[in-house]
Amino acid sequence: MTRTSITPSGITPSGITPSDDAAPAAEGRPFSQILDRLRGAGLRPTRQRMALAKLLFDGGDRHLTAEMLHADAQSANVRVSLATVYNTLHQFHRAGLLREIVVDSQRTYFDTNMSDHHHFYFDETGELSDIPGDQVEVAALPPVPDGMAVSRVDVVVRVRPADA
Amino acid sequence: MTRTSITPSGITPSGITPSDDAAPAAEGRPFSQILDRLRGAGLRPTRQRMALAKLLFDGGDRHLTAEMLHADAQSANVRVSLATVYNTLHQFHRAGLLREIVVDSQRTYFDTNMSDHHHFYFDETGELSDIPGDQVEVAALPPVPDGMAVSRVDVVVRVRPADA
DNA sequence: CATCAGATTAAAATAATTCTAAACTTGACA
DNA sequence: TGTCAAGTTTAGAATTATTTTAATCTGATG
Ligand SMILES: [Mn+2]
Ligand SMILES: [Mn+2]
Ligand SMILES: [Zn+2]
Ligand SMILES: [Zn+2]
Repeated sequence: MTRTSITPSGITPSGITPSDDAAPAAEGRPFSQILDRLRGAGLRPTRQRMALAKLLFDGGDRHLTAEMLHADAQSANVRVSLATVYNTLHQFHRAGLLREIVVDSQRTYFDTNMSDHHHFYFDETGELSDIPGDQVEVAALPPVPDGMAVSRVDVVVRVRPADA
Repeated sequence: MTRTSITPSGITPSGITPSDDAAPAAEGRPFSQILDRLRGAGLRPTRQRMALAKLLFDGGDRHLTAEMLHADAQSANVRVSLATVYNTLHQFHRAGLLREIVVDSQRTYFDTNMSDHHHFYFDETGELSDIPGDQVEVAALPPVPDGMAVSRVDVVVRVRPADA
């Protein structure tokens, strides 16, 4: 067994953080940031991508499914088809703006928090909460199979209501 | 942050191990073991449950989906409907004979290895391989949210073909 | 402004899984 | 050993999340 301490989540985004500037995330933010993010990712800033990016990145760290984001959009009077929401989430993911989290074999969650971190998963409610990367230590790992490279180490702490 | 070292996989089976006796797993095994396992789990030993249990537990540790087990059954000339395979897998799971692993949000894997352990996941092929529990150390964990109890800690090491 | 590659979308298709309801089995027990 | 209720199996329909299709738009560029 090798004592290599492997960092969770191999690929890190290009140093971009959701709200990188002074003021705390407010409502009517300038579009320029989001615009730059999309451009930086090589994605055309279309009406729906801009709106979805705003919903995704303007309000701190979020864990959500396509359906959730779609509902969010409707509430915000943003007209986007569910297909576009799926497309956009996958594009953002490929572009390194979102993480995909596997905790439930029935739905796919996306995470706007791109920093190294892990998760608590509340089985009952289907909610996720972050565990900062420095609060978990995957100390030892066996040698990775030959010819393979670790793309990521995911730690999921499944919790449920404590009972008697 | 609490320094509680939490053991992965909370609930452990009743000390039963797949091949608990001397001889290495062979083909034409006595049914008695399987029969006892089902009885012990409070499940009626029906023809299909016996056959599926044999396929599942007679050949060492396995990670499989319902479709895979169904295919296995067909190959072995065991006639079982896919619905029964699903039912059986869930029943075995509830009875503590199988583990459910979440690594792919599109299919559900079941694991015949009930010991404390973690997994390598080969994204390309969808294959899983075990990492013995004592070869991973989840050293530190933040305090579990109030009123919650850890039901399990899953570590998934995602690997892919090493490239240039 | 014309052009067109790329984007959006309604609707159909797919895939994994669950449900339904009818037709069997199993395990008592007389 | 025959009977029967409870538990099981199954074909097929239904459900759900997601992807695909193909037609229609729209953003960028000259
Ligand atoms: Mn995906
Ligand atoms: Mn299940
Ligand atoms: Zn997260
Ligand atoms: Zn395993």
